[in-house]
Amino acid sequence: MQLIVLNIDLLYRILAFMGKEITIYDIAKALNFSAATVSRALNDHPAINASTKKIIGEKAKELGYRSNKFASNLRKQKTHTIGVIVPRLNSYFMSTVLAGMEKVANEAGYNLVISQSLESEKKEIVNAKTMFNSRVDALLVSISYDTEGFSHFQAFIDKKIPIIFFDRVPNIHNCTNIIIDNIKAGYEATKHLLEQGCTRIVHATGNLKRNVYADRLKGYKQALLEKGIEFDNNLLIETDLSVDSGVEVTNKILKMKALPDGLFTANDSCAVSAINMLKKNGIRVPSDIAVVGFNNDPIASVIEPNLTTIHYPGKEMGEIAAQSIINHLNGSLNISPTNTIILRSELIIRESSLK
Amino acid sequence: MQLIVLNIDLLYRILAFMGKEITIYDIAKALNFSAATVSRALNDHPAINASTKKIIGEKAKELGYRSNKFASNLRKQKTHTIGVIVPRLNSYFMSTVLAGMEKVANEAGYNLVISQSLESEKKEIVNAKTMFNSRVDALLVSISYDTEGFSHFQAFIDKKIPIIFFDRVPNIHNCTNIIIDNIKAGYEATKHLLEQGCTRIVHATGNLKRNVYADRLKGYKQALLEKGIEFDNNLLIETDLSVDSGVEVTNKILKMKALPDGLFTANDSCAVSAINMLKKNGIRVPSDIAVVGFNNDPIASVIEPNLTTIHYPGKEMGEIAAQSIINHLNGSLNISPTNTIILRSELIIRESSLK
DNA sequence: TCAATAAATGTAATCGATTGCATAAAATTT
DNA sequence: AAATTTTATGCAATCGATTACATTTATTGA
Repeated sequence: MQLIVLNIDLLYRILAFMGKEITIYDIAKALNFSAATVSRALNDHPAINASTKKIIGEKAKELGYRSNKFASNLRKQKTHTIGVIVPRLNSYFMSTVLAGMEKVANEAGYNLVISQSLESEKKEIVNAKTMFNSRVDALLVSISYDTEGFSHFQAFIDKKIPIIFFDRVPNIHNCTNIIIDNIKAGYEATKHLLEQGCTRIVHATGNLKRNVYADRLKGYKQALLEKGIEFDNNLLIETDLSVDSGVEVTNKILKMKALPDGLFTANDSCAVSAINMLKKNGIRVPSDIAVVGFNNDPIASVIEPNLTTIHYPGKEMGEIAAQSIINHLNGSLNISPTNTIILRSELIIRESSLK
Repeated sequence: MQLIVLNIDLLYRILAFMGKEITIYDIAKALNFSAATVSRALNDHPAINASTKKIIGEKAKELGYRSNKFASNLRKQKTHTIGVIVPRLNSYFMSTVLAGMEKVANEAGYNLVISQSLESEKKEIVNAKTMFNSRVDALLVSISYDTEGFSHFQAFIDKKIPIIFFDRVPNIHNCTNIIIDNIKAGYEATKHLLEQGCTRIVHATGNLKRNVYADRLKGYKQALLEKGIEFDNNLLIETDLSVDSGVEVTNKILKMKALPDGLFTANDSCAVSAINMLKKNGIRVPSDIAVVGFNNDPIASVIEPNLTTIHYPGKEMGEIAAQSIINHLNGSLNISPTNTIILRSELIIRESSLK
């Protein structure tokens, strides 16, 4: 029988090369330490001698060790993962929010698991359940167009997993919301149109169950009231605010006995498509109809005339949402008592509304 | 001493209410089965009696059981998580790709962990390392503007963790790439401009280390060559293709001794901002300079004149990337022999190029 | 009726890191 | 030199699900 004499280091290197995962036990064995010491050393535990840490750290690198997050998570009951549920991730606004979140989370060593409800409550419920089972440490949510109930978030609340809702938020208590003041924004948009001399302002809105649209409508009504103009339900058009709905809005406007002189749309893509359709029908913007949008998408400054709109701080919203929930997880800031964080929005006046 | 007689079910419900996690052991104890049977029942193992499965399933629901993914992952060495690294997630194109990926992954029961390199190789390396340590089952990558080396992906290859690169792909072998035929697209865009009578076509491109830009340039040169026009390096402008760079491109064009009569830009946002600047400087599009962009962003059909561009199938690219890698993980389709998947792109002719 | 087979369930080891507690060794004090 | 404190390390249980293998029970066939 032939015996092979092998350096243990070399053996481990061969094993690593063969695809075997190196564990703390391998490092322990190679250096004649206990696994506990290796674990502590790699986590920079104060009880471990500095030189020991160095030796263990070097050996870990040499052997190509990588920590097994499952084992660690299983033991620590933490994932360092934040779940995000959004209606869809491919809108300018939402991708900007997500970019902000990812930046902050990444810097803090958190991973983001992102899922979309595609505007369906059913999918939102499934996604919430998946997030729950994946044991995300926290949840950031903007609710779907469809959502009626909120019981799918109850499990998180029961287990004290923090949730922050942003932009589209439910009207339940005990949750932290990050929003802009949609009433104020709607008010300012409408007031601006009124100041331009508009008296019959159409408002194209989304599902009024959602705070964002309901509040913008409130602001619209408030501005009218202040000016002594009675709210006319015929001037309210509820759509899904898609590009197609811009066409729909225009058709409705063209069918009105008296042409309105203003249009306030609850997002930019609908406003832009409406402007295009209006122009095609020989209606001049802003002189015939002044238009204000919402969101400050890049298209707003490309359409002619450039679109007056509400600047919506998406990146900041994402950053603040992520930072707040991470601070909460760290214990450096308890968000529970915080009910609502309101970010600054701003009316950006461009040509589309200047009569 | 007072004794309390308690139904075991009730006890478990109280524990669940108090925030204690229910495990398969709790279910096993409550029903007098072994944990193994419970585990098998919940996983629909064929050896378990149907009625047993039903009883266990009901009890699990009743007690509010949720599977612990860490324990399961630790044992199975699978995460059901796919890592995604992109340059930035807030561009129209990229958010569309991600939306497609998320949809497919979600339906197949996979989670997506998304991170952005923010166009920096350094961050890309860190993100790759994080993904590796998080033990993602697979990786989908579009590389950053900056990336020179590819050793940060070697660990995945060594461990046989599948990677698919999409859009911006490295020029290494043994990896599956999903791209469009950028040479052809660049060729068609340029040919179209030539057919409109252009003879001095400026090409605004990005970092030529990236396949997408290098290939579009190749196509551009090819079309010129075919028409017998010599390539003029002065007409090539390398920028970061941002909105700001549209201004830069315009300034360079204005400084040219002879005004060019065509502009082919490697993305739409740069093309749109260039058109705006050209117009501001009294240059008519398309009659003075015909313009073709790339990507078919929504702004392309809003700018006036509407922008001729290359339609880039982002959603499909995301869907195919996700589906391919999931099929590979399932074992239903081995992607290793597949070197490249090329998706159909298409020239969309609008007013900006029609002389 | 009894062996042979099939069906259903149980036993116990395993995945890898963490951590309360125990212990050994070294440094300090008395 | 003995007692005490400090520093560094080890032991062993734990987190919860999975699964190879063993065992029990039920069914079938001769």
